[in-house]
Amino acid sequence: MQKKVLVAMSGGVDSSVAALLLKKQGYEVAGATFELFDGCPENNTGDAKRVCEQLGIPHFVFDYRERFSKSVLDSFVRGYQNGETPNPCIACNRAVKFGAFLEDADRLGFDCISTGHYAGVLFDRQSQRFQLIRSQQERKDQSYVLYHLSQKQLSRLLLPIDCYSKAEVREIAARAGLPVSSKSDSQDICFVPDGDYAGFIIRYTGKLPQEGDYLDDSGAVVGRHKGVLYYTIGQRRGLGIALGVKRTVSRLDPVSNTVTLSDDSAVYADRLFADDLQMIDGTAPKAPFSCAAKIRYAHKPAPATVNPLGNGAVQVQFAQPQRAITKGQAVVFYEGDRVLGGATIR
RNA sequence: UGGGCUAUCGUCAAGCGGUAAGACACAGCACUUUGACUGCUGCAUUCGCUGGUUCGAAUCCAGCUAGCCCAG
Repeated sequence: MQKKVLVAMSGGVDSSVAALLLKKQGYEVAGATFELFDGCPENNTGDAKRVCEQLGIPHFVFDYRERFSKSVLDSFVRGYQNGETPNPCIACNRAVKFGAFLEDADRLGFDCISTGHYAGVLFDRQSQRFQLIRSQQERKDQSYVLYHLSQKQLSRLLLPIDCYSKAEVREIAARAGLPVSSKSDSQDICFVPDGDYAGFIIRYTGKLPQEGDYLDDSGAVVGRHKGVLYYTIGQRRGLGIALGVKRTVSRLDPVSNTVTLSDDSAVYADRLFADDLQMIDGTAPKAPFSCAAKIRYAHKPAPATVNPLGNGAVQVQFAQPQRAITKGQAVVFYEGDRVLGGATIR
């Protein structure tokens, strides 16, 4: 009997090709597109629908607005207001793609789900565990945003595009005549298509940001900032202040409503604390372990030791100082090409 | 009100008679399934104003205007 797969289709090239490949591989495939927020770009749903028509597979639209709002938008906004820099894509993956969507796929009788992520899933016979593997396409690797996947989720997940490069994926789409083959793959936060996330937060909360003081290392006031939510640790551009030398945001304090500007060297640290630890193999580590840790999406994993502190908290000690460790971002642990797990930086 | 000093891009700032450095800020693009980082490009036909000297002035001279300092 054919396995039934429901593909999360954003209307982009990657997920479209995922559906195409699975169909070629003999699965019984259907596509699903999510409605995540009001004013969702209609053309994405339309594109996904057209691709499904062309592939001759059913297409569903799921309304996840409430879930998205509660689990992604709220925490995104709250994070920024607290001087943190959340990663909404990870929150969305956890709550929507591998949460609500997987449940709905279950309910509809699908055996598996699939997405257009560049990463790999393997089953290791020896440990009887599923493994999450870094993409073979190093430049496109998205395993970072999947570190939270559980054994159960991995057991149901198919990631068919990982053996192809982006160029090959586009070529496959073009050869199949998919209408999305040349769609741009650069995206900002999906719910902030113009990139103005601060403007989004203002609209969402209905509150204007509070201007405040820029401080130097000694705590002296050197200027005015537009509001803490406009800044993130390590930021150098867009500060709107001319001090004669380039300055870097080194501290955000939402309580005193101050932003501290320092020399770039001040923003390097060799240690971080994180919580909400998620391990791919599903077991909580009891002893410290070595790994390569990645502190943001585009960070090169750096050698580190992870010390479990209990209750899902960890301390990560790097061999070398890392630039701009930022609260709200995820730290993800790798051993070679394998993702061990990750946590949220505090 | 006398005396002195200073006026060059949004900010700081080179320039000292030969046809406007640089830094910071800013903008655009690239990169990117988060924010950042990073890279590239752009950014004073004009030097407070008005005249004068000169082949030629931001650079010299005069007047005016503004700011600062000292004296009162």
